[in-house]
Parts: sequence; structure tokens; C-alpha cells
Amino acid sequence: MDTLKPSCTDLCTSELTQPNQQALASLCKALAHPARVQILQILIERKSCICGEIVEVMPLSQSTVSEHLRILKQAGLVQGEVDGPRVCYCINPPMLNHFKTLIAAL
Amino acid sequence: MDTLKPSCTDLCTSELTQPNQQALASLCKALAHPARVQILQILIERKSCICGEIVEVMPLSQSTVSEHLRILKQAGLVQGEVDGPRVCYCINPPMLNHFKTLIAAL
DNA sequence: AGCTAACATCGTCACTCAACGATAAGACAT
DNA sequence: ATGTCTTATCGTTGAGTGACGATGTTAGCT
Repeated sequence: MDTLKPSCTDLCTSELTQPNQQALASLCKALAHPARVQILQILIERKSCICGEIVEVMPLSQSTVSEHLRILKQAGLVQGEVDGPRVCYCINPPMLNHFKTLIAAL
Repeated sequence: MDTLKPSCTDLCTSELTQPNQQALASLCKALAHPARVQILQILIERKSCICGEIVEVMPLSQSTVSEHLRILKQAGLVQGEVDGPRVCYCINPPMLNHFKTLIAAL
């Protein structure tokens, strides 16, 4: 029976598996806003960055920046660790590389 | 006066210029949905593809697929040329490469 | 304990998106 | 010209997004 029935991956029309398609879409969604691209670049440039510094640089309110950071963090592209009363954000290189790999595989 | 005033690009905190940030965000937005990633991959695998073939493969209605194609076309990732009563879609390699370049530059 | 500073979360509003069925538009056949 | 096939567009509905101010929360300071 299973000799004739194609599996899910057989039906997938590309080199990316279906879970990878979804992963790629999720990562793209996280970067689908200019502010989040900019935040990511700030974090790449400076190795790490206090949240407040990002707020200062961007023309957005603190709560909006925090929301963008939450989305980036949720996508796994960014990590935030508590440093006393502040939160220090930095990129998550493995996930960023995964993203690059998925894009490069297109 | 302009010797002291920083230009827009000077204020940008990354290696990507501000227009490129927006371009990257737009391209990511176009791929921020699994269906569109899948469509793009179908078009990469088969060099070109009749619209109807895509509809057949995907679990979405014709109108929904058409809308996804419109978004991909609007982003410049995909081209569609009329072939009699059908429309033949194919990827736009320069734009796809531009996208890859922007991602790789992160 | 109480205060302040830094950040997250909540509540809200306007706006956009995804999905579909229904309908329009265009090119070919008869 | 009429009909048919293929694709695009319209209209609508429900869900999600982006933005903000206001409020909650947590860590340090006095």
C-alpha cells in the first residue's frame, strides 16, 4: 500500500520540507516590518544592546519597541537576558544562521 | 550647516541602508505566509507553471491562490505572462537573488 | 518599607490580511 | 456571436497587526 501512496514529503514540491516552509514563513514574518529589521541590525552591529538604547534610536514609543522585541524573541532571532533593572538584548546566531540557510536553499 | 547635520544614512545603525531595510521587510512580508513560500518553491522547482497547476496542488481556493500570486508578483519575486487563455508564472531570478543578498548581508 | 527606573503587558483603535464564493474579463473554439 | 475555459477582481467576514498611553512588575537604591 505504501509503495503507491506518496508521503507528505513526496507531495512537497520543493527541496524544503513542509516544516521548513513553515519555519521560513515564520522567520520572514518576524522580519516583515522595517522596524524589526532595523532592530535586528542594531543588535548585529552592537554585539548586545540595552532595550532603552533601542528605544532612543527609534522613532517609536517604548511599548511599541518592546512589542517588536517580543516578536523577534518569539521567532527565536533574539534573546534577552536580565541585567539588573535592565534587559540586555542580543541576537541568537544559530537561529539567524538557520534563517540564512533556509533562504539560501531557495 | 550640512557638515554637522548627519544624513539619513548616517543615522542608520547597520550596514544596510534604510531603503534596503524597507526592501528587505517588503520581501520578507511577501514570504511571511507558508502558502506563498510553497508557491515560490513550486515555481523554482518547475521552471514555470500554469496558474491552474498551482491551484491543483494547493489546498486553497482558486481566488485565494490568485491573491497570493498577486502579492508575490507585487513584491517582484514572480512574473506572470499571458499564454493564450492561461497565465504562465515563473520566478524573477534577479529579485530573488537580491533578496538572498540582503539576507546574507545581515 | 517605600521609591525610582526600566521594561513588559494590557486595553483600545484603526487598519490590514486571509479566506471564500460570486462575478467579471479575456482568449480561444465552434 | 455564443459558449467555454482560465484567471483576476469584488465583496464580505473573521482574525491578526501596529501603534499608543496607561498600568503592572521587577530590581536596585536609600
